[in-house]
Amino acid sequence: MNIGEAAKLSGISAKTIRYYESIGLIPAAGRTAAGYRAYTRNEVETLRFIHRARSLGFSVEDVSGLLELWRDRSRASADVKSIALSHVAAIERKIAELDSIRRTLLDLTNRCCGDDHPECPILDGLASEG
Amino acid sequence: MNIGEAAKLSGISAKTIRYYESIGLIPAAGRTAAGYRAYTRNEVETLRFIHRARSLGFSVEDVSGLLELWRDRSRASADVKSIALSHVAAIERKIAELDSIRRTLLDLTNRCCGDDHPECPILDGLASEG
DNA sequence: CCTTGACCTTCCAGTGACGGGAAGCAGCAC
DNA sequence: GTGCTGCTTCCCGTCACTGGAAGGTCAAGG
Repeated sequence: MNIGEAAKLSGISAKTIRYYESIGLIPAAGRTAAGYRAYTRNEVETLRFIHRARSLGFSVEDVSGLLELWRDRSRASADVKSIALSHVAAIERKIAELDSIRRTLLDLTNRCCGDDHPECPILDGLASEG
Repeated sequence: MNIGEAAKLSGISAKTIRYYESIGLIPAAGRTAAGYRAYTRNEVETLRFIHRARSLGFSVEDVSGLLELWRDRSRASADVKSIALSHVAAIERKIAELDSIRRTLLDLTNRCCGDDHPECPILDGLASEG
């Protein structure tokens, strides 16, 4: 099938599929006589795998490692779990950071009455704290 | 003072200060006879304001708006509060998204025993779900 | 056969918010 | 004068794409 259909079925845009090929995340697709890229069902499955991994926040480099493990029939599941758990840890750090920012901002906004007067504890806080 | 000291006092690197000047976030600094940028205490205060706003996750464009409000003695605090609250909402959306990803990953990792065998529910999940 | 429109190709440039590093002055201690 | 540090401009690289230009291909309709 053409790249457009592969894109539709995998959830990855045609542009991005070409990009993944260009950086070597996926091998170069076969071509028709006219030079169009041709995709098999197997290749679309790989693209779907990539799409799911990316939507779970794995970097393209992580995905590259996961793809290798996926294709390696003799991989140890511990290797996969280790990648996944360290990703979970990174996500948890990010959540904690965002939550801390959120609490600081809510503290500032709660102190700001938000009317048409110029006094604003939010700006004052940005100007003097930290 | 020179850009190096302004950087130290504000917490923004000299590189980034020049960048902020180049994109117009801050006005061009004065220059010494030799062409060195010269900063006043006031300008360093502005840089500190920017540093705090950026570390609370406001985009440079947001900061530009906040700076305008900060300098505008007749601003309404409601305008500031509105920017801050919409930023809080964006943060909360991001946290929810990360938490959903985190739960999905933990579900997958909990099902993976993580030993030296190849069976891996994480890879299977990436291959077939979603 | 010709046109239209959708689809495909490559290549170049831009995004946000900087950081690295080169090449070349400025300023100060010794 | 000789180091050393700090300043200047300039351009490239990051990450993961996205947009657009210029042009070739394919199937349907007239």
